[in-house]
Amino acid sequence: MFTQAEENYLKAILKLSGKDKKSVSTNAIAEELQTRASSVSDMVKKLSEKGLIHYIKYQGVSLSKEGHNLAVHIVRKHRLWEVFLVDHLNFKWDEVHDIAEQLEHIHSLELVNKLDAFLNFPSHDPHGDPIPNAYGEFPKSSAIPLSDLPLKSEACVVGVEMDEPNFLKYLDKLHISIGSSIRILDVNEFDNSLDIVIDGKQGHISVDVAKNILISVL
Amino acid sequence: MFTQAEENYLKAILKLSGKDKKSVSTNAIAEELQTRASSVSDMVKKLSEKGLIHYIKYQGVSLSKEGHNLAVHIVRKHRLWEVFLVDHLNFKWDEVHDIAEQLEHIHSLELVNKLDAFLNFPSHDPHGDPIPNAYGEFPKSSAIPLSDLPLKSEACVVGVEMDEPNFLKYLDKLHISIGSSIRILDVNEFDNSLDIVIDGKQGHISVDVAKNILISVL
DNA sequence: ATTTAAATTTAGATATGTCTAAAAATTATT
DNA sequence: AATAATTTTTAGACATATCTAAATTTAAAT
Repeated sequence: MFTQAEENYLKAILKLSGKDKKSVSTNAIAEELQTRASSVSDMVKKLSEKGLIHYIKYQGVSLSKEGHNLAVHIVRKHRLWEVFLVDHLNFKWDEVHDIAEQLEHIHSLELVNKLDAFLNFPSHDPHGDPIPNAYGEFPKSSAIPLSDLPLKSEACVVGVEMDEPNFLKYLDKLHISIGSSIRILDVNEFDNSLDIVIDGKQGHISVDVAKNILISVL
Repeated sequence: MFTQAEENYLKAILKLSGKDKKSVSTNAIAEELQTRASSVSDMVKKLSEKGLIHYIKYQGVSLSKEGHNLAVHIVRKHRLWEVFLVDHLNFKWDEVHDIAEQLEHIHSLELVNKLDAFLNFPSHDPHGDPIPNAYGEFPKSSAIPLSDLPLKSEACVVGVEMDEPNFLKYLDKLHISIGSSIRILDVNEFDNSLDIVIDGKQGHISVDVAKNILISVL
């Protein structure tokens, strides 16, 4: 069994290593977990001794097979709980992150799988993030950031890249939610901001917002 | 915010102080939490400094108003989660204790109250234990141990005094569950064991079992 | 009322996870 | 290639929560 601290490190490393599973630096982990590089050094040594990560001094870390599986399992739990909180307890999508952050550390394989079944094996969480199945396999997706959508193409919002409540509440205000139809009318060269159409109504957003909205081209 | 260790101590003290809120000894807490008296001494000092308990050296402890409220809140969470696990995730009543033991430490008042509403404000958990409401009030009950039921009187099983899986599975085997109708045919003077009738069928149990079955006389 | 036994507390140690400050290694710059 | 800047690691400290062993207090027994 692993501690919450250990699990949080594994999750951070999984997130930072990205799809190409690149090696992650001590500083990046410290930034992600809002802690000090020296603390990361200590923990990374421990995780390495436990065989959860590959670690060569001064060269960054990457997840071992076991560490990867564990990290994916924690992500699975986090996202399943988010679905429960939004779909069954009527939380808003900007309210569930901190609670799921706690629930993801509950240890019981049976609980996770029964929860998964209760929720009807959802493929995505309330933010559009893919939920790995019991075998750790992610549903594949062709989602791209809205900022990469060609002008005039019709697309559908399928997720967000950021869970910060302020960002999510801003999207609510713009009436952008998962499932919204979206189209880029124009890109303003001055600040790269976008004139868009969401579900038929016109709007305007910054590139930073567009980068954090995931869409699927129709 | 309090640590899991602190919360576990408060819960243990609440349980041990009973209805008459009697003072609890260091040793009793150590026994309940499967730890050492010296560890209890340390923790009790800390809880006292935080104002959660009243503590005079060598004289045992009792919960303060705040400590009592907190302990009751943890019990509330524990029992609500047990209802969720049994009623919605199809766990058996002997499987939920350890998971609820973890879930009770999730911090979110909103979560507890939304869960309560989702479950339809249950008054008792799967073991028949009363669930305090959002104000910390327990539903009152007239339950007594089966061992106190007069001969021949008809009664209804409303709960158990023990959560140990082995005990609960034994009750399953005897087809004794909450809601069963029960009657004592005879008490055997030799070992105080009981000849009983459960839902019409005859059976035989020890006093120790009878002491841990709660019934309500019809 | 002593003595004995039991319960409780203190002292000192250990493990986890964090921190600051300093040292060491790596990377970037001139 | 040598120096500067950055990153990373180590050393030493601290807080939490636990332990063993010894000391102290209370309760029980003679």
